Amino acid sequence: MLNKVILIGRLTRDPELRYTTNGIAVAKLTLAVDRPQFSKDREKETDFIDVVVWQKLAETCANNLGKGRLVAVDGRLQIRSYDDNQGIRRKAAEVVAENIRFLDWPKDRENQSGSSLNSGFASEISFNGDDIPF
Amino acid sequence: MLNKVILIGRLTRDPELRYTTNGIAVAKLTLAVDRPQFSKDREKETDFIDVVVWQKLAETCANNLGKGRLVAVDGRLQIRSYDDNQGIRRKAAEVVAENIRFLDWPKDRENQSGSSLNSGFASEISFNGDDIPF
Amino acid sequence: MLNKVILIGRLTRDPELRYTTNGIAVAKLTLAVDRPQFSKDREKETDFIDVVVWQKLAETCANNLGKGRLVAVDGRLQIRSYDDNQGIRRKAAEVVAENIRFLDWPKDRENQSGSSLNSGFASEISFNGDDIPF
Amino acid sequence: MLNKVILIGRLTRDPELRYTTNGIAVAKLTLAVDRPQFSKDREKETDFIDVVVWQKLAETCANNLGKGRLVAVDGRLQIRSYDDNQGIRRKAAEVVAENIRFLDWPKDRENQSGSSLNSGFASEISFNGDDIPF
DNA sequence: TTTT
DNA sequence: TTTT
Repeated sequence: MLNKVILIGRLTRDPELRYTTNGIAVAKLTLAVDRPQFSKDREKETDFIDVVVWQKLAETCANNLGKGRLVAVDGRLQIRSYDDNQGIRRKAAEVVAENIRFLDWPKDRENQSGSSLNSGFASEISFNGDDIPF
Repeated sequence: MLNKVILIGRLTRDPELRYTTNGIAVAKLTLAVDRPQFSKDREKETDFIDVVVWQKLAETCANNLGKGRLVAVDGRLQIRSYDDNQGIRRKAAEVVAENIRFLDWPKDRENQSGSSLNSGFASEISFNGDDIPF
Repeated sequence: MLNKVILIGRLTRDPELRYTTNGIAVAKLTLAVDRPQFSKDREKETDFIDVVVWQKLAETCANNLGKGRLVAVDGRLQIRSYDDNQGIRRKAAEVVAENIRFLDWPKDRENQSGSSLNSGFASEISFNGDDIPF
Repeated sequence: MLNKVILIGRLTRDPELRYTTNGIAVAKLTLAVDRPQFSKDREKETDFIDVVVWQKLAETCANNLGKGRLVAVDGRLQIRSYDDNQGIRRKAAEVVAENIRFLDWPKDRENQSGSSLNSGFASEISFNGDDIPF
């Protein structure tokens, strides 16, 4: 009825882009999201969260993101059941992204100039091609 | 770094309450969360999402919730890896609840009186025993 | 860059439906959202939050919601500056709704039958007329 | 009953730190949050959102944040009514922060070394001093 | 100005 | 399997 997920984390690897048989782009990301650390002597814990991105946003991610990049994802949590290649029933949890924001900038670009960093920082990408006047 | 989940759905079964060896209460719920249905002829799809609740909130859920009840959960998405009893490596996804709100009221109570329904509706339960003045 | 608001509360009055000069429907709601009460002897505090709804969702709200109804709103926080009719500069904060879910059912319908309550409860309304296959 | 706000934006000025008569620290920030831009020829729109931070988190913000810094805020939307110094009744909307995450790092530190940037990036600050084992 |  |  309501299912909202908002994450900030870093990609553990480059996005993996594929196309469905209908030609729809779909990308898979994995985000490393550190848990809040309540005491410094406890070891750091991290959730590795799979994210699925569709259509134009998938291609934008594949073209612009890479391992280590910091992003904000907003989407919904989806639970799928499937049989793996050994016939074992498994459940997969993934966040279906509606929007992704880029929160840092790749290292080599950063070195080019200060101003490009500012202009591109935290750029906005919308999943819906809405054209709504507000 | 940021990990927020907000769900509204119905319990698929009564909460399951246990205690850790340290005596900490922990309850497990499963929520049925219907996906938005974009066309009426497509069949309804539902995500069944595991929710973990700790401490006093776990006991309040066990004492007050049952199968079919509508709740709002806010928490964070946690991914655990473990080996099942056949030694197969599995990943479990669960939402660790920080707050749970009760959005309806059990059937038998509903029949008792209108006022009891009103007073209990959408009651608020806080995980943190904060005492902060704002 | 990211601006998400999720509210559950009750309408303080019937929705107010208007149309822009371009014929676009826009409805205004006010939600009473009780703050968590950390001690019972402190008096209850409530935020009265203005919500703006556009297009088809506006009309659905106007046709189906009324004073006292419990809803979940997800949207974004918008701050507008304007001069009131005495020329005093004011700031208005309102949540622009992207989705609204109905969490209870009007009193008179509730009395009609138990099953209609169940089928209609927590119904889903989507702002975007997306037709996306996942 | 539920009131969640999540924002990513930049400080429009340095945090303003004060203390209540009881000695409780409170900081005020204003965040510039750009709205999604659906077409490039439409001019950029920005919401300027007031954020209130309490206690230890207020002091950490005052000590570590400044104008232009990028942060993620999670909290709740609070509406206050008050009379201004000319006796005009006004409403103030502000987000009461529960957590703030720093998503970039001040310019001068950035120039010092690459590693200091990495270690401090997207650091985590928790409002609640919880010590909960999960 | 306010809901339950 | 993992990011900084």
